[in-house]
Amino acid sequence: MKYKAPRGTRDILPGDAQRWQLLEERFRRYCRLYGFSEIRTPIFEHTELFQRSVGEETDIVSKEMYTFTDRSARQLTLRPEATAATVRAYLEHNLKEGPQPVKLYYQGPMFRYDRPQAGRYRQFHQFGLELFGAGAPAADAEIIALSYEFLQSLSIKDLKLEINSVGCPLCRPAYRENLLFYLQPLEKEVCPDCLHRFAKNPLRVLDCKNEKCRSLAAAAPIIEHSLCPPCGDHFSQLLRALERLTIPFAVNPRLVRGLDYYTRTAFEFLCDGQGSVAGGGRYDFLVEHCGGPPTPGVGVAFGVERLLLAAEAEFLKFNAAPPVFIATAGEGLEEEALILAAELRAGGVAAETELMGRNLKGQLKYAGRKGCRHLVILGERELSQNMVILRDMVSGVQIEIERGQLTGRLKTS
RNA sequence: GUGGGUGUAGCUCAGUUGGUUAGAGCGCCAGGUUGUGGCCCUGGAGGCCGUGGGUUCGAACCCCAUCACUCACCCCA
Repeated sequence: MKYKAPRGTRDILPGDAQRWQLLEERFRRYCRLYGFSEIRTPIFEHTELFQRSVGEETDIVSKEMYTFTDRSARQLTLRPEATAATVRAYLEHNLKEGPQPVKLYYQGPMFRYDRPQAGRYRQFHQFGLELFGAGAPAADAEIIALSYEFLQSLSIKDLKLEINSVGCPLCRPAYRENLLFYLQPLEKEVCPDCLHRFAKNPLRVLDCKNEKCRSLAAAAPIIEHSLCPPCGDHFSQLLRALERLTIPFAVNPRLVRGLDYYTRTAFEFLCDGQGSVAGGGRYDFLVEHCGGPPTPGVGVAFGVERLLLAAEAEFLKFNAAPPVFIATAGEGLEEEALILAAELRAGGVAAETELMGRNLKGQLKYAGRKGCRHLVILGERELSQNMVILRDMVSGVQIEIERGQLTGRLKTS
């Protein structure tokens, strides 16, 4: 075989595509239920947009972007995530002039030059929500509630919600100092990765997987205790709202999200084996940072491939009704079959005809393999009396029926 | 980017201490007579054994490289 899909990409074949469609429909249903509207933004944007919004220092920007120069020397990048683009569109089209808050959802492919792994691809897909203009904890709660209900509906086993507050530009620096003060003396004891984190992002030391680091981190100061009063209030109000909505959660003081723009709320949905299937948080300075007016925001993104892995059982049952197969018994009836198929389709009944020139037996076999529930046989004998045979492929029972009544009959069965 | 595992027909896998024509099951196609599927029987197509080098009289089996998949890490959805 000569060509293969590029590393980290894959084809979604017909059998899987059905599951994707079902998942997408499910997501849209919940978005509608909460009053979110879809937005579709381009797959590539100016590189600078991601550098500014996601953050130069993040792994995504520093080593995972698919960046290219177009024929007019523009620096462009295949989107690694969609929040930046949504913010750009929000500003470009003045959505802030519409009714507030602005509640958007999106769905589509994202690109990151990562090493492929289970549920991780270079072209992967996300569903996401963004809510602009509302700074209240209720907005965070709504995003989390929608996410929770959507995920619940997929019967993902062992779904867990972890939540934390990462503070704001007022209180985070102080916490960072505290943390560094605690960590500095341990310089020689942590793993090499963590040593780098000291300089880059000390908060990351907290969720290192290394056993030694974990035990050291266990005694580290906790951010919740360092939050400024507004951040503290926001966090406790959100937790109270979740409790009243009976959404189970666990505060994880070590939860840190990788993108620079997060403020206050950070959360993640995890499940058995898959790890994180969705993550999100608040980004109260992102819009401003991108050149807009001060505008609070909160959002979430779901990893579609991971959802499909986690929800497998639920979607195995899905099976679209196959068309009615129109078989011919006798020579020169192909045209008649085409006409009958057209009649059925005009009446809203899915139908297909024989295209391989097989005999009746072969046609029956094909229809059976394809799972067709009904099969129509056009035979010379019956046709002369304007009749056709309708066969139930499950029971094997067949009847003769007047051709004109066929569409009506198939529509009701 | 780092480390480990794997790579034989469409799919799941066999393949003995390197030895000459590489196998099975499932799937696919065609038959088992004249207008009828799903079971059964028979036959057929389909592999330069991931790719490129090397060792050897000889390699699917050994060595090296490369690509891909996979698991863990980094990070993230």
